[in-house]
Amino acid sequence: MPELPDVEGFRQYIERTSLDQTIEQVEVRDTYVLKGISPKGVARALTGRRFESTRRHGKYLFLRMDNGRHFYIHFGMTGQPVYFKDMADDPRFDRLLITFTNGSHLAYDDQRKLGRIGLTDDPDDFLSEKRIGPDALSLDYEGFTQAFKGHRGAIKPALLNQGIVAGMGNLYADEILYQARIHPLTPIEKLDLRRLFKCMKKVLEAGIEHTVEGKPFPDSYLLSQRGKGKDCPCGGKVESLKIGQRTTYFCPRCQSLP
DNA sequence: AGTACCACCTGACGGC
DNA sequence: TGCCGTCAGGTGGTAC
Repeated sequence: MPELPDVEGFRQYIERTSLDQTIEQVEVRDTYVLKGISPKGVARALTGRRFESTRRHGKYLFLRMDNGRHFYIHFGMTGQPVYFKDMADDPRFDRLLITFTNGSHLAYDDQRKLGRIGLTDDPDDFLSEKRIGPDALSLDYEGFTQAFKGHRGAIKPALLNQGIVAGMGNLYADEILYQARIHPLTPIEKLDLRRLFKCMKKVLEAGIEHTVEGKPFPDSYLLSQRGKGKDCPCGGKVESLKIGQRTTYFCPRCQSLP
């Protein structure tokens, strides 16, 4: 699930529920999700602290603690935060459980365990070490064109490359290309970056309104028609291709190669 | 730099 | 009902 709009939803959710409460206890239910730190290390780092602010960059979420250090989460394919008061609501795939002094809990729920949790002193250093590119939403057109400089090849895998622009995943990348009427195999140097940029913003913002406010996607979106052989609003049929190991859906009639 | 392939992990689904 | 392959909106490492 988690692409930029989903992670932005998680950020706002944690912001609403979990800031400024003292952490009483941390239980690591599955060590597998920890990155570069032991269960005891996480417990030691978080216990007694409070989360005082949040920051999202691409698909990464950073929670700043009152001592200036940051707890970060990457949600993988199936991760999500779950805030609750009654342990009966503890989610099924709870991998790490934070308990606040007021008795409420924040769990990291992740069925497939492909997500990662860790600590960092400086998110900017962390992101540059990981070679993560600029965040898709805080980018202007200048930065967007700059980010693609020096890159060749098909646009679809480039959109998924977090080192170029951070935040897009398989689903939204397809939607963005569909909205921009760009074929997923279009070479970067041949495409209309302006149109792509506008659609990227439009689709990601619609995604946030969808995840945060539950607003449905417009009928003109492919998202609701995802699946080979489904109808495109243009009357054509949706096709699929494997591009960069990922299934790509598009409408050959709307999205032709230049 | 790009691409192809493999791996990590778990569950759902379709076919036999 | 059970087994098996395939698929899933993520990333990382390898080799070419």
